[in-house]
Amino acid sequence: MSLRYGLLGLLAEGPASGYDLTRRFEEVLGPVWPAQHPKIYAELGRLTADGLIEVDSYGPRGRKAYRITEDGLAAVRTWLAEDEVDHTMRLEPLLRSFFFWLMTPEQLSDHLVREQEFFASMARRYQSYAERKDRGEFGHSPRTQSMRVAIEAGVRMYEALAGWAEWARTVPPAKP
Amino acid sequence: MSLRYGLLGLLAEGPASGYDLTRRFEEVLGPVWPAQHPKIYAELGRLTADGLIEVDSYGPRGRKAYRITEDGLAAVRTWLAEDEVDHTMRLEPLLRSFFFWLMTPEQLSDHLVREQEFFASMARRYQSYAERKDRGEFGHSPRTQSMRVAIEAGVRMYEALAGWAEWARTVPPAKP
DNA sequence: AGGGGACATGTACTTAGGAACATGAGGAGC
DNA sequence: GCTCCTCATGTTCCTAAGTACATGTCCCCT
Repeated sequence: MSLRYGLLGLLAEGPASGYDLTRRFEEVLGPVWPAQHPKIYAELGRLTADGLIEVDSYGPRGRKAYRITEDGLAAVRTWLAEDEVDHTMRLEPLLRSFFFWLMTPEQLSDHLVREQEFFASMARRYQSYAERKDRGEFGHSPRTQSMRVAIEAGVRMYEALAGWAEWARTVPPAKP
Repeated sequence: MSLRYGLLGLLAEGPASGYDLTRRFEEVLGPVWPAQHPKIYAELGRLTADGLIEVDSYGPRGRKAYRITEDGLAAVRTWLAEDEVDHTMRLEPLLRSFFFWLMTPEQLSDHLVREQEFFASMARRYQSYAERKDRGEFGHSPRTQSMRVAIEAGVRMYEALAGWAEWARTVPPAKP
């Protein structure tokens, strides 16, 4: 259901094609909600059938841009304001951490170094996005303001994970 | 695939039934990897067919406890050491944050207060687990040592999210 | 003795997600 | 004129996840 509202939310910014939405999903929403083009095209079909979006224009190469309808806008707003938030976070790195005791100290150490580097680099990436926004590169619309809030979450989450990986390296392996 | 290794990892601690594993998944691994009993029983069947686990004992009420085999143990270890980590985090609260600009200031404020409370309460829950572990309540086996590391991740993640929600409340709504 | 709750396993069905396959138009550079 | 890349949409198929249905046992409390 989240994909549906993700698409509606993006279309609330303005008309876009399935191709545009696919790219926006992989660039922007990818880390928190991956979606491949087959799912997106299928969902666009269902959204059209439900009257939440409609075709806005046809372009070259069979391009079809969609526009959100009044009903569609109302649907996202209801979702945001009334639907219960699903708080489950599906995070493989944390699932793995429950089983660290099955790794040799060397394997674990290597793993944690790599993880720390990955999380730190992600944190830096989001940090630089945040700085560009704060310098005004993306303008000051409400939409980009929300993007700034989302980016801040990315910075904080990845910094927390990087810090965790670093801390985990200092935990001595237990001797049973 | 993660469910498979999650089950193997839990069975590496000792024999357990499908029912035991279902409860452990919802109590311990639930927040990072939800799994319902139908998936678990089905996967246990597949793991048995693949020779990675075997029936350890039969108990009352049709209870069947499984034991991990040498092959199974080798399979988890290979996964941990060699399989690439999937870093995608599917997190609805962050997906929603991209669309905060579609909410009224009142709705957003309410939402962020509730989210902050939720994340803070989760952080406290994991914090108290951590303290119990540090007091020695769960012993000092390598297994519980890993649990301690996983719990620390929970504390840090939820604290980061609570801090984020609090910070987000201070971001003034943009006037376009 | 009876009832309720936790224990225990499974099937059936639906939806979500992801990989592979299939096709073709338009534009830039050689 | 040809080639290659990006744009662009879609189908097919398989696996993962989740909901609902179905069934029965053991134990504790009243």
